[in-house]
Amino acid sequence: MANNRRGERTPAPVLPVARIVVDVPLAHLDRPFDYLVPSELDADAVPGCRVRVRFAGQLVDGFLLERVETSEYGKKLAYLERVVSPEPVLSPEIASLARAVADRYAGGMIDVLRLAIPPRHARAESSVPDGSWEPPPVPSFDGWLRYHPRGASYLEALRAGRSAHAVWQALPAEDWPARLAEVAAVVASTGKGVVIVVPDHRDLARLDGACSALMSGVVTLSADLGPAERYRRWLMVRRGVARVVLGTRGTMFAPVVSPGLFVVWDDGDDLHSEPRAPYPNVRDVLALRAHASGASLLVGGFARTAEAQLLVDSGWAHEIVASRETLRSVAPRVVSVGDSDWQEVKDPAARSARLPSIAFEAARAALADSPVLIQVPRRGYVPALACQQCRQPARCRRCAGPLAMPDTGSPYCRWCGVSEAGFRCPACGSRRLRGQVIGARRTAEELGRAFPGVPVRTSGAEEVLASVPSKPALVVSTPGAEPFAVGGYGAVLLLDGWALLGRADLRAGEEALRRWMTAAALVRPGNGRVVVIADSSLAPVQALVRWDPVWHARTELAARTELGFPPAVRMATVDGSPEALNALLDELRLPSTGEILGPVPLGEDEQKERALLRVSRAEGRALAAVLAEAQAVRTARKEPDLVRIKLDPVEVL
DNA sequence: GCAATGAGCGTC
DNA sequence: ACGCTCATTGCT
Repeated sequence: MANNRRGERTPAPVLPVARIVVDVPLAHLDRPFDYLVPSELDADAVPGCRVRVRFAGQLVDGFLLERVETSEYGKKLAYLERVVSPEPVLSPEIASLARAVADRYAGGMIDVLRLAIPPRHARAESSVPDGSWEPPPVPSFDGWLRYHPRGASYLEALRAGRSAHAVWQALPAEDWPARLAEVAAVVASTGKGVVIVVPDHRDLARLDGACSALMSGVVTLSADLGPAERYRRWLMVRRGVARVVLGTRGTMFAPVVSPGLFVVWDDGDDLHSEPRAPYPNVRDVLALRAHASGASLLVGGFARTAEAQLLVDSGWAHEIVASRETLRSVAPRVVSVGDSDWQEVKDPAARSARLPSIAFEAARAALADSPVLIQVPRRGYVPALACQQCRQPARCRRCAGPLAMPDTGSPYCRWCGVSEAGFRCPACGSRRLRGQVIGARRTAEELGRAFPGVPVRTSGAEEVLASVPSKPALVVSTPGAEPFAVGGYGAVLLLDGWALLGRADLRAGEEALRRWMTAAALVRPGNGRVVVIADSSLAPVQALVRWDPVWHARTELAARTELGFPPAVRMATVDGSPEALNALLDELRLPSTGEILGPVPLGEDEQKERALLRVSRAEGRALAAVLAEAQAVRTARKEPDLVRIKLDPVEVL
């Protein structure tokens, strides 16, 4: 019996109450609301479906979390207005993941669901085949034998269906897409699903090629597909037609059926940080998913982040690295050229290219039969202050934040705002500071003049090349845009040392090494050469020369622990108008280890300020909880100027 | 003393 | 953006 003759609705006979998460962006409404399921919607109102409900008078979208027998609400419930589609887009796994991610980042569940579930495209729902999926055969994974002993044993564990967490540093010139395809196929052969997230489209294309060669049921997801195709592929994943899902950032939420393995490649790339609220990060979300679902996790890259090091140190993940012997047999010859070595440039051609002799000679030799990669700085890095004498970054005495130089007056701390008139370098005692000068960008034209007759290609912001052929050419690229070269580059010149290392960012050293290693890994195996223009006394330079990302990650994590930086502590930034910020900070009941730094003016915009909050790792959840609570109080009061909260922000100035 | 009106608030 | 509560107003 549906409606009676006056059009009144009657509740469904069983499980008449639907718990709905409504699509309103207000923090104090971040919880389920109970509605009655009218009997005519009984069949369609399944857990995970999209619905429309009347909420405070207006019709809003929502997701049906579950059907239950009774409500705790105590007052009269409204009816569901409509079931948009009976497609159960929100799986139980993603529903609880969205809750966990929201709690972790002091955001709302609906914000996470907006990132996790693509907009509906009605036609796609009927066009996706309901086909079944056949697990592939177990592939050969001999490529992992080089990572003795943990590589093969990790793959063996996965093949046996056991769950295992690992941090993997790929050898230089490693065919990492092939290695990831093998891991994926091993897990898929056990009947489980796989999610692999890479930073950008070029990585995705290479990985797709490698995976599709080994098995069927592979699908790629990326934001640029267009709404219909995007939803169609996503539904293939949700319905279990595709079980190996590859993609960029948003794929971290892919609702793969029966997940067995989550992989993030090059986890230090800032493309892995979602720029929309609540600003989740791929590595952290996949770690949450692996933890909650009992699936395996693989964090891979040429370099290693301090966060990945923490996973190893805490015992949560094993490390997969090659022995020094194996490394020696494949590592390129890396030399560094410091500032002081520039005087030696005598060759007029090298002088015109503004290259040190070693770099010039390495390029000239390689150009006989192969392309040469030249990594140059990207424009627009913010210079920070460093010691004039030893070039240690200049840090605030109170909170160890980075110092900056205003147009007039004394240097000041970008974190807590304290002015530092009497700087003295803790390392060498010097009192002099220098702004870290960004080296002039060497243009492709200058290099072309130094090597007449050699074609010059550029890859960067305007046009990113996917690959270059295996013949002599100068390939000038900004970091992250380096084209893949079939057969490898004969030489890789890293000219952006000071720009990368001088960034006003606590991750500058780690980021420089990551970018250098990612570029240097494109070198020809065996006799390829790498030249880095940076002072050999710096830790990232030493780590590159020795090809030792593990040593650097340990050093980096130890330094950050010493200074009280993430990931040794948990931080949050809170941005907003001075009034809003002060109101929020006043009411904030911080956990016991909590500190507030600032607020300081945010950039050029004098209207906004930023405060930095710092707690111990153990109190990270508590920090997120008090911030979410404070935000809820403000939205409940209908405060007009809201504040922006970011946990583990990428850009801690 | 009490209905009529309106602002404020929660939102099932 | 609806409908509820509660305070204020104005009339008997």
